[in-house]
This record gives sequence, structure tokens and C-alpha cells, in this order.
Amino acid sequence: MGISDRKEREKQEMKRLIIDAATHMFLEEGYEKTSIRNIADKIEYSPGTIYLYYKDKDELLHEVQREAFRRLLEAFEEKAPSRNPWKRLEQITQTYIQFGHEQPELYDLMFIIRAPMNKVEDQGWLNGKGCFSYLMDCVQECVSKKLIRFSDPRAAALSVWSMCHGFVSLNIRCRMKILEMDEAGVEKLIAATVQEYLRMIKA
Amino acid sequence: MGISDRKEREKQEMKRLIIDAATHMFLEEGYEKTSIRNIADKIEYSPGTIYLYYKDKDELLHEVQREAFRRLLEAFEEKAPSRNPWKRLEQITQTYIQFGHEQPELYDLMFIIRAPMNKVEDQGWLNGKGCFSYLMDCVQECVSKKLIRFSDPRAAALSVWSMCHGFVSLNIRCRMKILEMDEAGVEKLIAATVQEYLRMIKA
DNA sequence: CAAATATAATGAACGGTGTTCAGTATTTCC
DNA sequence: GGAAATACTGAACACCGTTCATTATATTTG
Repeated sequence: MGISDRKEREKQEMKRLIIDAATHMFLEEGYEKTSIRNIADKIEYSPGTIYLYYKDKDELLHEVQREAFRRLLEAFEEKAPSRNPWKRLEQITQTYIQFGHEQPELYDLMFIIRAPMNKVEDQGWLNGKGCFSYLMDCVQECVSKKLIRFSDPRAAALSVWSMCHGFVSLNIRCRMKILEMDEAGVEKLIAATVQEYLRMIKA
Repeated sequence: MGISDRKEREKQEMKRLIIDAATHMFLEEGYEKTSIRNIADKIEYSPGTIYLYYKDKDELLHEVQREAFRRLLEAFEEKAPSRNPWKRLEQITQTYIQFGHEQPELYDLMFIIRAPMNKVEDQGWLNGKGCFSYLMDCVQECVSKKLIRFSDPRAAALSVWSMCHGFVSLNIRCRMKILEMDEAGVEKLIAATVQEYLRMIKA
């Protein structure tokens, strides 16, 4: 049936229209400050219409999260391609921190926002798992080749992730103002400190 | 003038009444979920009254932050008293992480929440600086006595803080569900990984 | 083709939010 | 006791996410 095919296609196009607007506005203004009404205005539909395509605002969030994690994974694949696992680990940390600083609102909704994380199995976090696996595989290889002072790869991955997330999240939530340095200085210090960290965990 | 003294005293008592209720409810339900109307209900005043004592909800937040940082500092002084700077560093990290896990809503409003951090100079963050100084002094001493593999104490403090904050914030925002471990297992892993981290930065 | 049905979109309404302010009640002062 | 100052109220404003009866459009049927 051609009609139901077209209907399905139109439905998908509508979902795209909504999610593209949402992504754009989340990136621009952040998740909290973006209202369903604003999104509806932007795409020139009534607020109620959005609920015909997405259950609630959380579902929009999950969809955007899914794409954001895909973007991060792509960034890893592009900017952390080294075959040398130690080199790759350096590239991963750098890429992660750069990603966070360049797209703070996106980083926010991926890693900081209070969100129903019920469905880790869910699609929304499948890409998230992909990102974590990229790191996990890397440190796994580092452990195997004794390039890193860890024996448990899970602990190693957690350590690297927490360190990087610590830097990024403290910085984008302005807690590093406590250091009383200018923005550029802080980012330099972060870059230097992550290098220092890597030096210390290097076997 | 006795009357204006009493007036001033009553004003302070009213501020205390409000801030105590606010603190209690922020701790219980979190900052976002606590409304001015809820607080007003609790203390049996009208919503408008709260605005006679505090400019806006942010000012309540800052006040609660101030007390929260005092609490954290007290926790440091109580649970991280060792004269040995390395030992003290271990105690500080442990205390910090325990604080975050035991009072996630308080931790949230101190370190995670989007909040106007305009006034780092302000009272709200003076206690925050006290907390950071407690760590800073400690690592400073570690650097002096060559107990730590850092030369720049600021980088050392930032590293330790970011690592601990990374653990706590990823955990209380449920991002560690990606590890597919139970809650207790995660906390064990965190404790082990922070130990591992300390072992690696130890000179 | 027209009528009946199914689908899609609307926008008012509900209960919530932070915040303001004209009006009222209370207290202090003369 | 009456005037002035202070304290408090609660309705109102402009938002929010979400629901749903109603309306408009598109498809299917006779």
C-alpha cells in the first residue's frame, strides 16, 4: 500500500522536523530553558502536535542524547584513530575534553542533566555504551600490553572517564572560578593536568 | 533602642526559619523540586513573605550553599585531621566522596547545579574556598615534602578534586549504570579506583 | 462524486512554577 | 487614640509540561 508508506514516511519526516528543532534549541539554550511551546513555535505547529510524535519531553531528550553519543563516538573515530593504544588513549581524553568544552549544552544533557536513566538497555544509551566501549577497549589493550599502571581495565576506564568528566563538568558549571583564573588559563591548566595524569598512569 | 534590636532579631529569626525549611526541603527533594510555595506552606506563611527576606530563589540557594560548604569543611576537619599530609590527602578524598554519596542533593546544589556563580567573592563561596584551601594546603605540603608526583600544587589539587568530583557526580547522576553493576558494587569500585589513583600519584 | 470514516492538528484548560504588588492587618510612635 | 510605619497577604502575571474535546483534513467506502 503506497499511501501507508507515504504516511509512515511523513511521520518520520515530522519526527525529524521536531527532533532537529529540539536539538538545535537544546544546543543553543540548553534543555531546561527550551520549552515544548518554543519548539512548537519554531516548527510552526501547536504544542499539542509534538505529543502526537513524542510521548513527553524526556523522550525528546533521549532521542537527542542518542544522536549526541553518536556524534561523540564519531569524534573518537575521527580524532582518536591511532593503532597505538597509549597514543589512542591520549587522543581519546583530548577529544572528550574538547567535545565537552565546544558543546557544553550537549555535554550537559549527555552527562550532567538529571534524566531518567531507567533504560540503559534502551537505544538512547546504546550509543553511550559505544563511547564507553571505545575507551574500554583502548585501556583493555593498554593493560594487555602493560602500557598502563592498572591491572583492572574497568577501574582504568572508570578512572580516565571520571577524571575527564570531572574537569569538564566542574568547568562548564563554573566551579573552577574558585581558581580565580581567566577562562583560557583554566583550559590550559586542565590540558596540562590531564597530561600530567596520563604521565602518572603510564607504566 | 530596644525595639529596633528586637526587630532585627525577629528578622534574623525569620530568615533562619525560612532557610532551615529550605535546607531541609532541598536536602529531601532537591533544589528544583522544592518550590517557594512549598517552603511557604511548610513555615505557614504566604509565598510573598519569603521575598521580604530573600531576593529570589537563587539567594536561598546561595545561603544553603554557604552552610553546605561549612558542613563539608567541618567534615574535613573532623575526618581528615592527620598531621601527615599524605595520610590527610587520603582522608580528604574519602571524606569528600562519602559526603557526596551520603548527601547527594546537597552535593548537587554545591557542585552540579546550574547556578549564578557570579559572586565567587561572595559569602556563598567563601566557605567553598575554605574547602578548596583545605585540599590545596594539603597537596602544597605534599609537594614540599615530595610525597606526591606533582610539582605544581594547583595542578595537583585540581587533579584530585576533578577525580573525586567525577566519581561522585557520574554516580549520583546515574551515568555509572553503563557499568551494569549494582549500587554497592559501584561504590566499592569507586573506592578501589580512588585508592589506585592515589597510589599512582604517590611519589 | 458524495458521504462516512479515519487521521491529524489545534488550542483551551489543568495544575504547577518564580515573582510582583496593591491592598490589608498589625505594630510603633507621637 | 490617631497617624505613620512596618509586616504580611494572596491575587495576578507570564511562564512551564501535559491532556483532550473539538475541528480540520485526508482517505475509504457506497
